[in-house]
Amino acid sequence: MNRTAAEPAAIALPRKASREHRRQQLIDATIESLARRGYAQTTMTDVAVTAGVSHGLVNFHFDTKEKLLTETLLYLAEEYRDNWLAALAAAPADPAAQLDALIVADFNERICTPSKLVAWCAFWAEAQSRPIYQEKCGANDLAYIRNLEEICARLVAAGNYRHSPQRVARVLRVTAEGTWLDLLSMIEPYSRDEALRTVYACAAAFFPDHFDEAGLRKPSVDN
Amino acid sequence: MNRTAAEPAAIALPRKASREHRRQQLIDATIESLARRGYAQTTMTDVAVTAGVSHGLVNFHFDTKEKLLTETLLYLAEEYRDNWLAALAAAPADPAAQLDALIVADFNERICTPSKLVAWCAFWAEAQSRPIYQEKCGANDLAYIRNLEEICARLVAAGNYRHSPQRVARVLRVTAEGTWLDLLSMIEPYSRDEALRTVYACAAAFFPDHFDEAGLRKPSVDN
DNA sequence: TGATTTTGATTGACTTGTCAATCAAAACGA
DNA sequence: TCGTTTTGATTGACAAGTCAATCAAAATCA
Repeated sequence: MNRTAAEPAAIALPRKASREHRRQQLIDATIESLARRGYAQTTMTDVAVTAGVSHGLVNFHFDTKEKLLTETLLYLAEEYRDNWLAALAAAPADPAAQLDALIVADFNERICTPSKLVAWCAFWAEAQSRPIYQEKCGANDLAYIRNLEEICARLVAAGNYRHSPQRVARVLRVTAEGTWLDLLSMIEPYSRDEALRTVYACAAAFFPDHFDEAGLRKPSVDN
Repeated sequence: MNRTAAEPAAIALPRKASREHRRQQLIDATIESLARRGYAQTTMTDVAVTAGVSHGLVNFHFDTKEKLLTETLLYLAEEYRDNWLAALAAAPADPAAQLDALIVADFNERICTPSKLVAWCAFWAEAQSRPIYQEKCGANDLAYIRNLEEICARLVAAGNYRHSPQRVARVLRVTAEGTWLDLLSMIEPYSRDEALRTVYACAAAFFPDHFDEAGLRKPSVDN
């Protein structure tokens, strides 16, 4: 009622946090709320409280709940994409190293957090009934799939393996996705590191000269 | 699927059968609604309309929405469990045949329908915030995991493979789960048969003497 | 057998609560 | 000052759950 005198140690949310910053803050709150309360129970008020602002503000920045959720998925998809693109760019050009980079990228600590896994899963489930979600959901990142297939093809050729590159690519991809799901479903969750070793075991089964269960073999065979 | 909204002329079932039949009918409607509208948009009225009855009846049979959804998950979990148990029982005792049976069972046409996949995914996402769901969700069917590990251990021993049975079991399990997810996420979905071949490719990579991409090798090597 | 009572299934109007969205006013920065 | 950001009371829509009334099948009786 009175002039906002007593603000108890409000952890300085600068009022004029830049527009972008506030939007990001609300998106983060949405992810957290999706994880904590589930898709069905996530309300605008809930998101606002998590972000420490009033609910009216969420509508001010995102107009509708629908848009808030869509933007959140968009953010996750972009973050995921940026992550693997950067990993590929930073890795040596040989196919084994590139494959290794893609695998490691999936279990990056920024990407593979419990909250984000749950959020992804919520969107996957919802995607069936919402075309807007569908095209942004993981398995439809065509560029990713193409890259992975290309890398597998080069690795198959380089190592004289006899697999179908496309099928190997799909197995590796669904193994990583399945491991994500496993990480979030398990009552007693295992570490990201153990998850990574699971995918490496799969890579090692297909490309024994280039991978073992600990990851990329050090002495590269084909150079 | 049941049109005939106006004059159902339903074959009058005896009371007891009718009760069970109606409950099952409502559970089926719930799965369908979850798939068609998503978890968040699935209302009691929606389920009732799908089943062709009034919404009051849903409450009569299930008391609360919560209970309806829990019972639906329970039904899915039981159906899944019965399916792999039956498959194991019907298969020859040797480990390769048992593993083959488990793999095929996952892509059974009763289990692996688009609607049921979406429903599973919805429950996975929701499970994080609902302990009741969590314990019934796929990755926590301990009996299944134990069986799969045991079979892998026997197959590793029989074939003189050098893998860790537990890790192979996990890879096979998450590959199957990931393929499920892939089936429902893909804009251009592939067939159950192609899905099956994907998992076979994984099995073949680990157990090349016993599996190839088409499935279980006919002439058993170790007898 | 036919007439009756009892039980259980089903309906749809109603109550109650929740939530997205709106809006006027306040706070703030330039 | 003016424009932007933020608040919180309010609105209106909608969904879950309740309940009295209806109806049909089953049980009981004559």
